[in-house]
Amino acid sequence: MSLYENIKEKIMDNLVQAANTAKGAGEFSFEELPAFVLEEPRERQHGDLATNLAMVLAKQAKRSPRDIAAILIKHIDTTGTWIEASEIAGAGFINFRLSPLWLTGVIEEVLKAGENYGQVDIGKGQKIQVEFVSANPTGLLHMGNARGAALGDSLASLLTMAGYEVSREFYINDAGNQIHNFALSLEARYLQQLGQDAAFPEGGYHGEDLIETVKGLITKIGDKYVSVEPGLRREFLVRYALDEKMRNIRETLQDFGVNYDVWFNEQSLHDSGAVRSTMEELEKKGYIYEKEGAHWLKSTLFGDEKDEVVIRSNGAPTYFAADIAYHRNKFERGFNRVINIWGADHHGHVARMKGAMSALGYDPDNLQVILMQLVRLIQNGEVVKMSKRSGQYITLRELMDEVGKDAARFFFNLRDPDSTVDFDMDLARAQSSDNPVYYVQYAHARLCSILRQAEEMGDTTAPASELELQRLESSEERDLLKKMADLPSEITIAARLMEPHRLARYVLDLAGLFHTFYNSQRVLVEDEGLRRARLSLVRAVRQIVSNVLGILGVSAPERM
RNA sequence: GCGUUCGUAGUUCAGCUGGAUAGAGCGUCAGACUUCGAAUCUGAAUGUCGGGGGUUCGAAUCCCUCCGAACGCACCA
Repeated sequence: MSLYENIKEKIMDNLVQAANTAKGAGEFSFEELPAFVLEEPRERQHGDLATNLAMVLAKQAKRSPRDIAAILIKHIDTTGTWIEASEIAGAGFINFRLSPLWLTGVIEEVLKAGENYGQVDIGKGQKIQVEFVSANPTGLLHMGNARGAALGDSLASLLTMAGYEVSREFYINDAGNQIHNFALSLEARYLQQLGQDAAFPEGGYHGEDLIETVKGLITKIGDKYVSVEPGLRREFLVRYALDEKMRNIRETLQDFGVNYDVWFNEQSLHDSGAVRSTMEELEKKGYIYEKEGAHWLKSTLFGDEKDEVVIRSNGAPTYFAADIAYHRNKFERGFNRVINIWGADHHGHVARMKGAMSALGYDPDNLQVILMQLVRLIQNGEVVKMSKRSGQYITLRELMDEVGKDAARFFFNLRDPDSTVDFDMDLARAQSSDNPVYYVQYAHARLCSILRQAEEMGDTTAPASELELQRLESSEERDLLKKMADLPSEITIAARLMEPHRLARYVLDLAGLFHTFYNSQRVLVEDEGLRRARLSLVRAVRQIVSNVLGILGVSAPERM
């Protein structure tokens, strides 16, 4: 537990103690201590920490919050808490002012922990899987996938920082109807490129990339497959194209800073019989019935709006059936929690997937789905409908080429997944130098620059002493130190809420506080002790900026 | 029609389990480089938190209702 978290916990404990003491002394009574908070007030004048304990006790104690506050203050043991002053304010808040001396400990804490600063252990080594992107291998990655990739990867890093054992996974939909469609589209393109008369299938994939794939293939094998039996021809084309598409997807994601632990094939679930055995399991439990020749899952028993088909009347399993088998497989692999990142257009799928897990005897709460609102593409001030089938979309590759990996990842992680993002490529291109990511990266480069110059001046890297660190007493320095002390709590909250965007906000704030400090105080001053103290501060800030950018998958440049 | 998510400054967006006077970036206006990086900083202006009702000592946050938007409601995935 971090220094700051320790202090807060100690004060919380002492507050509980104080309430119990008062109760014992008969000064007021309560059955059970209600939940209360100890937090940093927004207004600086309200001190460093404030609690609402007196207010939440008021009802049970049948006394006014301010009276209760006065009694509590009387009983609070402040030893070891750094509390310097306590006062009653407003409706009955108790505000604490801490001695600023505790802050200097933060620097030592950061420098000691290094790249591990910010690590907390709410995960306690639990195994979590984060499945994200899982784009259909029938085309290139687009903006929506980019958002999913930025969110999923950063969430995985965040959870790792919070003490979970995390596995990143990509589910490859390489089976089913869409693959059949894909095959027909490829076949048509192949024949067309060779001058044959071939009709493009209804609902086929119109993307230009498909034509490129076929052209590439033709330079290798020519018209060899024109005269081959269609079934074999399609199988060959699909295998070739899927292989190429998946290689492209892997490389693109890797360039976007995303590295998966597992690439999972849907086809393997069919091959291994997992889909069939899962359906049999559900049938044995009585959750499957037949109607109009198809097999249905009674998902309404688990809160779904309607029952769902799992086996079509033609005997083929639906995508849903395979997905149930897939999620069962995840739990069988021993994950305590499984997180999926889905586009908001899949929200109808959530209830039935959780329902299916309940039916199989798993706790549906261990399957958590983060729904990400869609990314809308704006062109010439109008919304452009993106779709793989229409072939009209901006690819992740184009996005990286135009605005860069760092700007793109920061852009997406600055937003709550629940908010719809309008993305205007022209605007993004024009404003890319205004992207907030550069504000943070600039802070990092500036921090590095100071350290470089200190080194050139022959400044030793000797750490500042406790006494020297206590000379960091300007309000700019203290604000900065407090923010630095806050990182472990931020990680805890962000991990609990599964919201990496909180860290993007955090590091923006931190960078801002640093820039303010930089403009008001000089680091490389004559006074050796003070210089050592400020250099230690600079080193610590640099470490934190680097750590947080790391979680967000954004690089921390030493110069720019 | 039913369901999910959303509606906060001119604009793009933050705002954990309800807390005190709702915050940033961009834009606008006024300032700061012979000194560690001006991709920076300082200051100013800007709001019926979509409307209405309710719960509460206290609501942008929870509940109801209305309005508006996006997305779902296939033997597609």
